[in-house]
Amino acid sequence: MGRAPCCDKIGLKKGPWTPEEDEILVNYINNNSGHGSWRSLPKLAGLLRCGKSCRLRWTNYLRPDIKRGPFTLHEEKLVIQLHGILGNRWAAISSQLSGRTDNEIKNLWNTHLKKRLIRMGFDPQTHLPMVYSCYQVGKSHASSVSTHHMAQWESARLEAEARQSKDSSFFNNDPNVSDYFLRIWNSQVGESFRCVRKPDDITSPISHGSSSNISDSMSATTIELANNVKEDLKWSNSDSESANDLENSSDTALQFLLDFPINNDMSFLQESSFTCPP
DNA sequence: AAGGCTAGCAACCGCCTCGTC
DNA sequence: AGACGAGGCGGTTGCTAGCCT
Repeated sequence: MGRAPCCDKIGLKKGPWTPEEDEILVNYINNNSGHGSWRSLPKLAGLLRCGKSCRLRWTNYLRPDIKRGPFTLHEEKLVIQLHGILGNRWAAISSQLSGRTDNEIKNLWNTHLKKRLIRMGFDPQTHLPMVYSCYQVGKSHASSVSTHHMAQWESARLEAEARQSKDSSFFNNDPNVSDYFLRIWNSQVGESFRCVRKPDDITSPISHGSSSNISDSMSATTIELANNVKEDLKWSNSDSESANDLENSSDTALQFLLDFPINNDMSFLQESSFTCPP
């Protein structure tokens, strides 16, 4: 038994939207102070489209607050940094780039940024040098990609907390807070991670048992993993014949992931300056 | 000029989560 | 508690424009 279709597809139009269809959709939403139920919208608006298609067209193209045009260097940098923390969670990433849709960012990543990282010798999933990334697969306690991102996220948070504690401004919501990471942590992106922790127990290990994919991917050792990412790297590098080189490149990757507010130099991502590691 | 190839992007598909009953 | 529907999300597909031979 197959899954029931989201809508009756008989007689519905597919493919690119025409300007007339766009106009009908925009007018309907404007005249009704919102889209209401997406499922019933096509019939009410007089469109031969399914509700999903209407929603997608609106959110990805017709919404008035959408920013068109090429991505700026700053936006590309932000996408890479956030991807390093969040992985392929495009919606969460797009929430940090005003006017950019998840679809747009996903396309940017798949067509540009992923290839650049690969050419630079970085694994686009883990953001670590390819050599280290391959090594991780073979390790007995190798974590899943999502767990790895969680570990990086947690590690970055802990480091940010440490930085903030020096200024005695722990976890404040001041928009002028100096630490860039904590601003993200206090934003919608951080919210998706905080939700898997007990809200009244900031310092406790990450809670278990939630039904979400995120929490499913988090083993009991996740927090330890997060606290020991650097030590883990050094441990793995100690087995390598080119330990020094590997350690340096791994530290560079970590620096890129964890200290991105400090190092604003994106020149290494420019097409002309690629140098693949041997 | 024409055909093939590739990159970029819009749109679709199916799964997942959440809210409601 | 579980079934169901709606919306959201990420992966994938397919069309098109531009480039190359």
